[in-house]
Amino acid sequence: MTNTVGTIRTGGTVAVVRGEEELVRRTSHLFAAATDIACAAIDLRTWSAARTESGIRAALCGRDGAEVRLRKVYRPNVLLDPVSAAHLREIRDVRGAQIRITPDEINETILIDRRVAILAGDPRLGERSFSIVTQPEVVQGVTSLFDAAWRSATTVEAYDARIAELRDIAPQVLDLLGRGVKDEAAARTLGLGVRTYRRRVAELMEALGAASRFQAGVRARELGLV
Amino acid sequence: MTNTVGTIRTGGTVAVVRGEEELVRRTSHLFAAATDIACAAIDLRTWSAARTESGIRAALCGRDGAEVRLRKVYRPNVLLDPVSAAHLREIRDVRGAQIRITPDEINETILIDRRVAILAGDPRLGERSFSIVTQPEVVQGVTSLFDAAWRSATTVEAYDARIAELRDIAPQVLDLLGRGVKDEAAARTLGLGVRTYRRRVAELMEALGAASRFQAGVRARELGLV
DNA sequence: ACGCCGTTGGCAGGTTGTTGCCGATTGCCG
DNA sequence: CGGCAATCGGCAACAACCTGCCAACGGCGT
Repeated sequence: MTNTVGTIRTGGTVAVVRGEEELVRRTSHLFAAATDIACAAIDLRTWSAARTESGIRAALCGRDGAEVRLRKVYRPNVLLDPVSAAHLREIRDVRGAQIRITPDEINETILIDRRVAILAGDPRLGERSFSIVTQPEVVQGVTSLFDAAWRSATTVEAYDARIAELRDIAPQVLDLLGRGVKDEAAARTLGLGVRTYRRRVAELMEALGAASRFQAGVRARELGLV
Repeated sequence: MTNTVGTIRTGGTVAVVRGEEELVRRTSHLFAAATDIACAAIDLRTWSAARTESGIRAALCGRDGAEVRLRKVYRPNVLLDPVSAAHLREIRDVRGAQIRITPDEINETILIDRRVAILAGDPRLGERSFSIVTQPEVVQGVTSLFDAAWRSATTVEAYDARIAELRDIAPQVLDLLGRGVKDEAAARTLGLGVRTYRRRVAELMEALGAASRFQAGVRARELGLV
């Protein structure tokens, strides 16, 4: 079978676990001892569901928040979902996490004290695989990539301000787009110029990290915005 | 409160019920006695879930299938979902239903013996409202509209044949579209000409009943095809 | 009032997507 | 082999979409 937690600690190897539950069992002690956690996620379901319910949250909350450096990078779409946005604010305010937003496609990643990297594998239904890496070279490489992404990302405050009023009309724009209404008609419906309407759509697509309208439709539906 | 079933029978009125469960309670006896049922639905969840599980299925199955004329109109997207397609075949083969496909936007409707019309209201979360109409003029109007839609719709066999090989490459096209890949690159990836690739997209959009790629993205996601 | 700043929306020019047309290719009969 | 039907894919015209530019408009602080 795959390596045990003990092997991970002593050797510099890679262990693959299947399922978040298993991941939590294997790594909760790492989180408990961590002073520097960096995390990249495309949404909140992936990491938070399993972890906050389990021992990790307790481990983190049991200590002084100032001791641990928490950095989190999300995709812009989390700001469109009210629930996600609220959760974001919570972990920022309560646990002192630093949160940034990046438009780049990033794989889901956790770095612990720059010594352990956890990388999420393919999103197979139900059973997702995670690679727990302690090999120094690999962790170093992942860390440098994460740091680069971190630097290029903007703080959530700046990003949030930038799309603040977008959120107001986003539902209407999404509704029109979802009904297949042409830009011309949609702009008239909203009492906007076509240019401004398209600006909205462009901002929306950027917020969704979509390169095409089809992709935007998929992402919007994923978030339940349509 | 709203009218009772008794009122529906004697007077020619409109009763509004909330929730499919309530609808079944009120109308199962109508289905039991029906010899001509016409049904329009955009997907299979809406009518089948509540009814097949309940008394209506029993009522229909308890009688000779030849006695009742079953006509059903669906949107094209049911053919893309394997589960829906299978269910479609079942009600056609087992219950002798005539099934047609229309690309038009149709409201969910049931007509019983051309005397009772059931129209689905807004898809409010969980509690959906249904109007049960027996007023002859209204039922007559709805019937004529349904008949028109029925005539203009194509048989499921013809439609199925038409998009048979589309289903083979649909997943790949959907994947490329969902990743925001440009037509040029997508066509190269599939080893197709750009014209042919776009033809695929057009067929796909028609199958999804989408007027824009955004809408197609939404629909595709709704069906879990991406 | 005046300048400053952000938003707006027209315009223009570019890219991408949509569709009809038609000849080339392929496979399948008679 | 010749014909037939279906598909493919280039071409072209058009519609839709995307974006930089800039003038116009409306607050807002001084």
